[in-house]
Amino acid sequence: MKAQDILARHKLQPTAMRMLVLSYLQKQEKAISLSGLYDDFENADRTTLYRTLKSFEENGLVHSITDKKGTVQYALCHADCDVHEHNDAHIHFYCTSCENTYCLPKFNIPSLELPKNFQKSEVKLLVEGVCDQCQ
Amino acid sequence: MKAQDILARHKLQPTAMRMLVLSYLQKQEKAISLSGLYDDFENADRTTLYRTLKSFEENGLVHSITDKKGTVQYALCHADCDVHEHNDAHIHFYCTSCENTYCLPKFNIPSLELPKNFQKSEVKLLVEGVCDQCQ
DNA sequence: CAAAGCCTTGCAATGGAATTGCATTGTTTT
DNA sequence: AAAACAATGCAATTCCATTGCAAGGCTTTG
Repeated sequence: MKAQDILARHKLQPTAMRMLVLSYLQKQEKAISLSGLYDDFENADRTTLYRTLKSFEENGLVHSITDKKGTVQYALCHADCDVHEHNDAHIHFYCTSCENTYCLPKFNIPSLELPKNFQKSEVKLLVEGVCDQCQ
Repeated sequence: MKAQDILARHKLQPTAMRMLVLSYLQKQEKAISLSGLYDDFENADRTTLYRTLKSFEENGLVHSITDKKGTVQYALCHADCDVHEHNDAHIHFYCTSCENTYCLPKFNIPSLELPKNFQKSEVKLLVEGVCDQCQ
């Protein structure tokens, strides 16, 4: 599917910036921080990138996870997420060696039991360790 | 067990500050941020509190989890954690209503499957939603 | 007991990232 | 074409984490 259609589906105007960021994200194997994105988009304004990611997240195009260092990492959603709910409850892996954060979309978070009267809306799971490349 | 003994067991000198912070943490039902701790210890220096929490964490006395807002929240470990490993892999719950972070020590994280050659050292799981009090 | 050394504390300063305000530009609606 | 709305760019701010360094305390050792 084309970037333009994806944006439309998520109710986002297909601006040049968004198209660029989206196709950039599609190429990524790992999650990326705002700063990382900024480094790769030298001509772009940091705030614009910030808001681009935020709007993507709000509209269910990307999800975020905070890595061990406290930096927010963004990645495209794999499942069909939308404005109202993120459905891609998969494991994230932070490698303490290369310091990258990976989505593991094929490894879903098992269903969780919660105490009575606790209502879950989202689950974020980060495994820390060493990735296959760094073994 | 007395604060002094707990500190000793974790190879931390039983200073006045540490005793105070430890007994404070023992009274908490929810996890607390550095700023929250600072608010409740008006006479204490922020850096000292920061380093107190850090040393507690390094020595396995407390663990931390980053909440939805990106603030690090600390709580006493329930299991026997030590310098080398945190063993209290339980669920944490962030209530989007009261904005508190709760440890759910009785709700363990299920065992996770990982891709081949990924080595896990720690797991942090944060469930977002609404807690029982806020329903 | 005294001297040396290490750990802890307090204060000041820095660093880094997230966030906001506002003016400008671009796009959509009427 | 005008009005309304959304996105962008720049500047500034805020918030939190982190570090450097000097001073104070405790521990160790002669």
